Amino acid sequence: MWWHQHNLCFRHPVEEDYSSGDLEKKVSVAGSGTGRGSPAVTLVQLPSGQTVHVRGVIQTPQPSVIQSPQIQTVQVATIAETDESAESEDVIDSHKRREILSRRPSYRKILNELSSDGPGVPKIEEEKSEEERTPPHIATMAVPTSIYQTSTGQYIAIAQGGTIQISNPGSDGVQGLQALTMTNSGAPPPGATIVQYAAQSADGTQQFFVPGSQVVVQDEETELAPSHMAAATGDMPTYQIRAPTTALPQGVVMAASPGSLHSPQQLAEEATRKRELRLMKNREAAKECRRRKKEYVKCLESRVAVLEVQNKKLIEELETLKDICSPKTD
DNA sequence: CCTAATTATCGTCAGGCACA
DNA sequence: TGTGCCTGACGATAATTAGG
Repeated sequence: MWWHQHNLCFRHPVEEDYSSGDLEKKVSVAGSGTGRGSPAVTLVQLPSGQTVHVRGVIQTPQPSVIQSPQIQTVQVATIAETDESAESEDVIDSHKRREILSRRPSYRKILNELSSDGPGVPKIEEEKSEEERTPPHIATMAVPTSIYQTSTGQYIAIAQGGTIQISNPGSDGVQGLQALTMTNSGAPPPGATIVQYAAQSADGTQQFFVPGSQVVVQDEETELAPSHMAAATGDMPTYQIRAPTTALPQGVVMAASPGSLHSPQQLAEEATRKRELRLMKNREAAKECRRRKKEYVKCLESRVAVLEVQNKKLIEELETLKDICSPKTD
């Protein structure tokens, strides 16, 4: 349940975590007991039977998810529009819309700004969440030193001794495990296990990098197998361990240096490689962006749910004050 | 059960923005 | 100014849902 992860997206009197979907429609205030003078803790009963502790009702203005005045107002309006005003989208010129939307700050920026308001607001980190990093079925593997996930969803575990295990997420547990041993890996220096992965490229190969600046290339077309190839054969995909001339940074493709390119064909190949690299990076960026957007929207939804609770309490308190200030006289 | 409609997900492109 | 990153938009495809 995402509530478990995102209930602290903003600073708010709600201090108990709750796990219920569609809260904005289901939250109700079942308890009362608003205290005057001291911030009393009020129990808010959720339809699921869970309770939420709301401390006080009248408080200092809450730091809103919508912070900087204009830009983010547009943002919420955009989100709210998506369901109900599809017609208006047809009316709006796409270029104008693009201009408006392009001025929106990034989700990470918005949430990180929020995080500066209080310690309860988590920042959106670059790294993946815990559950993404450690898939359940990997736990059955033989104590790997490092586990990585490729952009295609495969899990790669570098075990002690240089054994690389590859797990397909679609398969059950060890069934999807593929193991290969680096013949020339040697013992990596402690703490230096770095794997860089790459998406499947257009030529059907999948690459990732292992310690020692070596490159493991998955080849689905069973292309040439060098002498240092260390992969399995048969139905399983083959892997090659190649030694690039230089330690590549985040670059993925072992491209020849521009100076060594001569023929137009080589230039075209280089351009193709660059394009593939760019597409791969953008693919990953888009995934990450969508993940952040989901997180951001969930924070907004939880904000709505909490504000609804707060609004109900304020209405209740207003009614109470009305009764006190204007008692009925018979 | 089948089919159409709706929703979700993904890859790609384009444009803005920050930074060296 | 070039480069890389971020993100909205768009189209394609898969998955899910509703209706007959």
